[in-house]
Amino acid sequence: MTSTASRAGTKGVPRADRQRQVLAAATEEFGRHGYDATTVAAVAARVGVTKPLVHQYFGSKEELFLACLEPVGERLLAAIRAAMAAATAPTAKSTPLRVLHGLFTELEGQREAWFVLYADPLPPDSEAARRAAHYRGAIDALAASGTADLLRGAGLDDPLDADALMFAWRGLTTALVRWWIHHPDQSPEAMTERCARLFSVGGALLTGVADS
Amino acid sequence: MTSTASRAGTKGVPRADRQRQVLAAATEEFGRHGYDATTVAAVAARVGVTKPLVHQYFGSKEELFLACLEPVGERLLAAIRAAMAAATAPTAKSTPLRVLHGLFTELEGQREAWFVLYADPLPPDSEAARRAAHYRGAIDALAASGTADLLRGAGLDDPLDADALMFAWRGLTTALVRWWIHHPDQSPEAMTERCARLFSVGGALLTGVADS
DNA sequence: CTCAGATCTTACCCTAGGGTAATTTACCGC
DNA sequence: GCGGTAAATTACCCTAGGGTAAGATCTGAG
Repeated sequence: MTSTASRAGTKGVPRADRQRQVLAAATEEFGRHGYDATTVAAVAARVGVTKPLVHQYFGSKEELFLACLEPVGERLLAAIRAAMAAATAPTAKSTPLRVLHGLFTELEGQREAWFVLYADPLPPDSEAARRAAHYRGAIDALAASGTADLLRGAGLDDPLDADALMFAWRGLTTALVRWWIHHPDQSPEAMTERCARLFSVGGALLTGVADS
Repeated sequence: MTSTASRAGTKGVPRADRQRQVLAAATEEFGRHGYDATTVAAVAARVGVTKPLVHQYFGSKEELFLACLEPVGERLLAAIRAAMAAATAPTAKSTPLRVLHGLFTELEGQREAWFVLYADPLPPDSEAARRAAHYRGAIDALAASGTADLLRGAGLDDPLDADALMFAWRGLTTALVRWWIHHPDQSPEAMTERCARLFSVGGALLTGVADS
């Protein structure tokens, strides 16, 4: 920005700091554009640095992606677990809303991070693909436990129904996060409230007229 | 397949036929892997042909994509319009379910086509990006008219709510199509019935416990 | 002041993939 | 049989982008 093309040599930024900067930039780029469309040079440019430095600090593009994925996966997984574990607590909110609130809170400051988990297509048979599948699977498993309970309670026991409902829930969540990214001014709390409003209306829509 | 590497020269397949084959293959590839990750050579190989032929018949990769996008966009748009126009008819199904049924029916035989519309990221400032945005916008407008009505009926008039609900509906639809692709044996009718089941359960979930 | 080590860049290599030119083969009407 | 045309291929060019090697600049300790 300030200097168009700085000469070689150190800029006084310690390695750990630079790594944090690069990681943040890469997470945003991967989340926004996906794996393929993200270039290492673009990530580097974002923090005012050039490509080789990124490689020196993180290795290959895939390793850089993994370095982004790992913390994001852990944090989101933990947030969802916490929200679901609080099920019996004397909370006013339903489990789905608690989960969403947990996600919004955890994602605030780096909303694109959600899409790092779903940054398709990843190089096939790669460690990146395996780790991403791992985190997606773990999150899906949590969601599936919720949907399965729900369906059983309603007298449905088709496992395909449970699986489809899980897909639907994930799609809904993803869509809400995407909308949120388009509206940066919205706080996590405002989002949660909006979701509560929409749920009650949308639920009525779906329930009311679904029969036969 | 039969001949590992056929010599040059015609194979007796007329241009129009080959074009249909290539178009079908390309639609599937673009839908499955997205624009970037789809290679012209892979599309060509799928119909037992080589890259230059595809370029001769369709021009650039972007033009090939457009040739896929255009009919898909028109067909899906028409299907949704038809489903929404039938609103006042003496049908048992609700509008959302009718729309889904229309989509499933239209997509049967080429389910990945839905994702051609959302094959991000497209080359920026390209005709492809403009046309895709056009169809997405048209579909969103239809959805938005539905959600806006719905919210007004419920006493909510925040335009942001309507927009978010539209996002949610699109995400839901996309997720259901994705699940369907994972389960090729499911007929469009079976899908519609499944959605009806899930809607009544899911709706109850969302409505019941959303308050404050 | 000088040397050592950390930071950062320039210059380069290599492959994948979009795109084109020229050529080869098959078919069809005469 | 014999052009002429349509259908395909082989062989090539070119760029974008991942990745590396080597050198340049700064900073801090002694």
